[in-house]
Formats: sequence, structure tokens, C-alpha cells
Amino acid sequence: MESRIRPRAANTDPPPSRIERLCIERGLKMTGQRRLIARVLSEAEDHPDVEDVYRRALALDSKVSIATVYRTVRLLEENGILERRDFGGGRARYDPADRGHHHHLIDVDSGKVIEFADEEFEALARAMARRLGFDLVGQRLELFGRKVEAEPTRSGGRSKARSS
Amino acid sequence: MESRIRPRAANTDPPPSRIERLCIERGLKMTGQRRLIARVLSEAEDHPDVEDVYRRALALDSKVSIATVYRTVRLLEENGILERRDFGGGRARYDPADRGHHHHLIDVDSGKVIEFADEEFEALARAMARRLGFDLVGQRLELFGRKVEAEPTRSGGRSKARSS
DNA sequence: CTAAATGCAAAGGCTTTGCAAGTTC
DNA sequence: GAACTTGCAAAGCCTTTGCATTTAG
Repeated sequence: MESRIRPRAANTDPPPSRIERLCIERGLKMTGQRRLIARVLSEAEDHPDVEDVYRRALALDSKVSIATVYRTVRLLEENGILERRDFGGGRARYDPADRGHHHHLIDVDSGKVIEFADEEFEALARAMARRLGFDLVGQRLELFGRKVEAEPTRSGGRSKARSS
Repeated sequence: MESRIRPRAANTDPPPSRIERLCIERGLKMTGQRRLIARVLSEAEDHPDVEDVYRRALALDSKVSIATVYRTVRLLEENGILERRDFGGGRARYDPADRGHHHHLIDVDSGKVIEFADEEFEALARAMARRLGFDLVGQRLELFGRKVEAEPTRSGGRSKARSS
């Protein structure tokens, strides 16, 4: 039955978030908590750790426990919706998987993380693995850098970057 | 039997290990435990975690506590003698820093780690950072691969690899 | 209604630390 | 002898889990 004929499911019924839709596609049972966490993650533009997700979820609606956040991010990871990252510091950070394949450049001064993709690197990675006798099934690349004084070479190039 | 007058220090007095020498250079106080741990690390050809180091040290001379191993690897790391790695799995692994700049390819089936270096990649990493407006100060590259059936392309190339 | 999700608190790994006793320089 | 190192056990993080209760489908 089409429930969208409802006169006003106003403030209690925000539209499904991007990640909520992915959950539904995969047939995951959607509870209030999961919807909430999905929303927090959908809106995140950074790489939150579990604490971050928990805090943001609480701020929206204080009906989650941290255990549920842990269980949910694990579930999402197992379903390929999130990717777990480890930038050091002991805690795992999460990154929506549908942002596409990308790597990270960490600004060592500010701690900011910049995402970028680079086709040339992808090709090289495959080649390096192949040279060692392997098929590449995954990779992890992190660059640590410091802002250069002069203007960067005009980024007309092959890399597409997005700061976060 | 005390110190016999012997031409050279025999079985009770092994020559200082590579890492022990580095410690001395840096003016670190050398205790029996540190010498032992230094030796274990000098002889390691892999990427041992603290447990590994502890076990190997115990096997040589059961006079270390795990707390000391933790304290020592941290000290060595702070002194640039070891590098801490994180290949996932929750525990830190250690890698002598003087092996030169290299990366890792993890065989996803066996868990074995292969070290390799690649000049082309080094150059590309610098270029990618530069393109984003940064000077490269560090990097981390890990490839995950699966052994290819056919023979690898003859490795006449630019990469030098060493299995561990 | 049934299988699955949640909360809570307890427990589990890895790592660090306070303190007394032992060593190095 | 002063300062540092070690051992031991306790404590700290982050994360997982057992169990009773609630909830989605």
C-alpha cells in the first residue's frame, strides 16, 4: 500500500536518506536507530569515527546506544555500504563506499583529510602488483603533506580532488 | 667461573646487534632486556607484532616482561629506529626503519607480506601531492593481491621486491 | 508471531601506567 | 648515587557480546 497519500507525515517523517535507501535495497530491517544512523552517515562529509556518529545521532534524537552504533556500522560495512578506514589513532573511521574509489591526503599541520582519485595511480598499482605476480584486489594509499607556499600547479590534471 | 681471560667474547657475549648499535649511537641506556629485544628485532625478517617480539625474546632468554617490550618498541619508534605499521587486525607491527623506503603487498590468501619499492610510484606520489597543493612529507601504500596463476611478467623492471 | 534489533553492563583485546625494586652510567 | 629501567598488576581505550526486552516485517 502506498503510504505517500498520507496528508502530513510532516516533521516526524523525514525522507529516507541516501544510506537508508541502500539499506532497504539490501533488505535490511530498518529500525528507528538504523534510520537515524543512516541519516547521520549520509550527511557526513568527513570520516567520522563511532563516537562522532554516536554524538551526532544523539543530537538529532537521543534514542541510540553506542553499542547499536557499533553494530550498525559493522553491518553497513559488511554490506558494502561503508568502508572502514584507519588513519591511526586507534579508532576506526568510516567512509561511505559510494563516494567512489579514492585515496586520502592528510594535511599534517591541520589534520584535514582531502580525498582524491587518480587514474594514473590506479594503473600503476595494478602494474606493481602484477610485476610481483599478483592480481590486485585492494589497495590503500595515504599521502601526508604540508601546504606548499606558492600556488599549486593548476590542477587541470588527471586527479579529481574533494576536500573533507 | 668469572671472566676468563679469553681472546674474544664467546657464547655469553654475542656481538652487538645492528639495532643495539643504533641505540648506543643515540645514547640510550642499554639493559639486558633492551639488548635482547634489539637482537630479536635485528634478526627479524618479517613485521613482528609485540607478541611476536616477546615470544622470540623469551625463547632466547626468559627475562623480559611484555610491558618492557611495549616500552622498548615505543622508545625505538620515538628514536626513529623502528617504524610502526598497521596492517589491520588491531595490533601494531614493527619494521626496522633502516630497510629503506618501501611499501607492502599483502597476499590476501596467505597473509604474507611482500616488501617492495618503486621509483615510478615515488615520483607519482610527489606529483599527486603537488597537484593538490602540498609537499609530500610521508606516504603509506599497501596493495592487497592474490597470486596470479600464470607466471608473473618477468620482473626485469623498476621494482625491487623482497618477500618476508 | 518470529526472527532480528536494542540497551545495558560486563568482558575482551591491545596497550599504557603507578609504584616498588633493581640497574646502568 | 642519581636517574633510569623493569615487573607486576591494575587501569585505559576501543570494541564486542550475553541476555532480557522490544520491534520490524
